[in-house]
Amino acid sequence: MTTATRLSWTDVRDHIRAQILNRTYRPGDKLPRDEDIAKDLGCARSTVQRAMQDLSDAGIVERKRKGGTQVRTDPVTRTTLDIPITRKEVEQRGGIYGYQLLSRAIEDIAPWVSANFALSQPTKMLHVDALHLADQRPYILEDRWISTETAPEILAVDLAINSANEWLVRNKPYTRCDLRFYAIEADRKTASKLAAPVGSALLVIERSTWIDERPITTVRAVTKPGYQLLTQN
Amino acid sequence: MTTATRLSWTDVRDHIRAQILNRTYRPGDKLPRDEDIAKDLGCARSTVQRAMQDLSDAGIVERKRKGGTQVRTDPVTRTTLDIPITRKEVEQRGGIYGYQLLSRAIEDIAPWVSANFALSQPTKMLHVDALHLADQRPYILEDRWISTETAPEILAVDLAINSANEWLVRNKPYTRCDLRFYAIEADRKTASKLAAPVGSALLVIERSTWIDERPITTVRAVTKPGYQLLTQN
DNA sequence: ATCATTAATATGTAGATACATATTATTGTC
DNA sequence: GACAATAATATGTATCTACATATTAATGAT
Repeated sequence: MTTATRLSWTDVRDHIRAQILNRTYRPGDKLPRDEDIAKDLGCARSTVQRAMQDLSDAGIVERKRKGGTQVRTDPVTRTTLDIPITRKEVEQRGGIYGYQLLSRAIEDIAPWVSANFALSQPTKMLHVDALHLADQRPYILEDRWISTETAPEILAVDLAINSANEWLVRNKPYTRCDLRFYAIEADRKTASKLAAPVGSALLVIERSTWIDERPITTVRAVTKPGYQLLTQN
Repeated sequence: MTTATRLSWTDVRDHIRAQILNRTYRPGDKLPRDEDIAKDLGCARSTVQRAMQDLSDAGIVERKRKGGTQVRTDPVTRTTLDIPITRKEVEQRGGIYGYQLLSRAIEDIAPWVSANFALSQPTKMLHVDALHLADQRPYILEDRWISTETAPEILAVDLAINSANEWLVRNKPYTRCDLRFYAIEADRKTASKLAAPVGSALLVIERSTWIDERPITTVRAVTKPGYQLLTQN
């Protein structure tokens, strides 16, 4: 009657999750201590700990020292989102990637940039406007600002050939990244750059990165009409 | 000269990440084996393993048995997204939450529903149209379909009082969740329900959940104009 | 009763050891 | 040389032990 192999932490996790699914434990309920669960299932406490850690990361349970483990009362939908380099994204969909530099200048930062970086002082940054193409057609329009203080090397890069997107992601790993999604109506300028009708609804992905509290770059990526962002799973 | 406390796995992770940041190890480079790193830093292999696991989860390195650990050549922007219950979201912003059931009927599923669930057969599901309000004003319009096979209990719930959103999240934990984000132009019907101008750009959050390959619900949440979705961090 | 101090307790973390597993490298056979 | 069998190896997992840490509960002084 004993199981052939011993329990893995994923088995334990699935077992506990199943108990939550089948309402043995309901939102708000307190789970037994790790040690008791371990004894029940016949495994080590560290195995239960590993399982619980995963459930906690997934937002299914909440753990507190001394307080024990509790099924979350207000479960959230928690997912992982991967945003690849645009070139990779296009290629993965079987398209031919293209890139076009539209403008490049050192300018006083726009209000949305200082808002994203929480900067109070007016500052100059490298402002890059570029277009990513899929199969010769506009795919993503990026309005990017790069801190020349944090990433001075970018000034030596020929952005007509290498996209800032790619260079930064390869050469400037970040320690913090904020994302923001929303929809805009294409104004005349944006519409013409993206070859989209004026007024069409466009998904915007705004991303800001820091390295230890020092801003690296912030980008407003305006996607072509019909663009969808998916989680994988 | 020795450190007062011993190294924690987060220290190890930060140390290795710092080496990647300062280009000691570049994208594509192979890192030493866990054991050597452990010896170097003066900690146990399990500590290095824990750190590496985290870096691997974060998409910074790639690990392969026998193959060793490698800095990812094509780093992705990977973040965690939390989507709370709408009521919680409104309340957290200091607003007063309201809810309105617009319609409720058992109907043949719409094409986008069968697409989301990858169903080939025409099926009937519970179709619920509802409006979430913040401070008396339209906030999110949800067009939801619920499988009465997987969640028959929903038929007994008075959806005029309790939102399906809330009931499901509390009573039907899922094992799989797919998300999809895109922008739409408000058509006349949508615009009037959301009290938004016709043609305004709206962010749509589409979410489908399963319990072990059996569809639970899919929802098209159309947000009010100006809505933004953020990652926390 | 109030508040600070102390003890108890459940989770968190580190270390050591042993074995599992996947993948690469090597060896051997034809 | 081609291909299968085998060995070597780096990560993955499980267990036990010991101690750290945060938080609650109990205790004691005022």
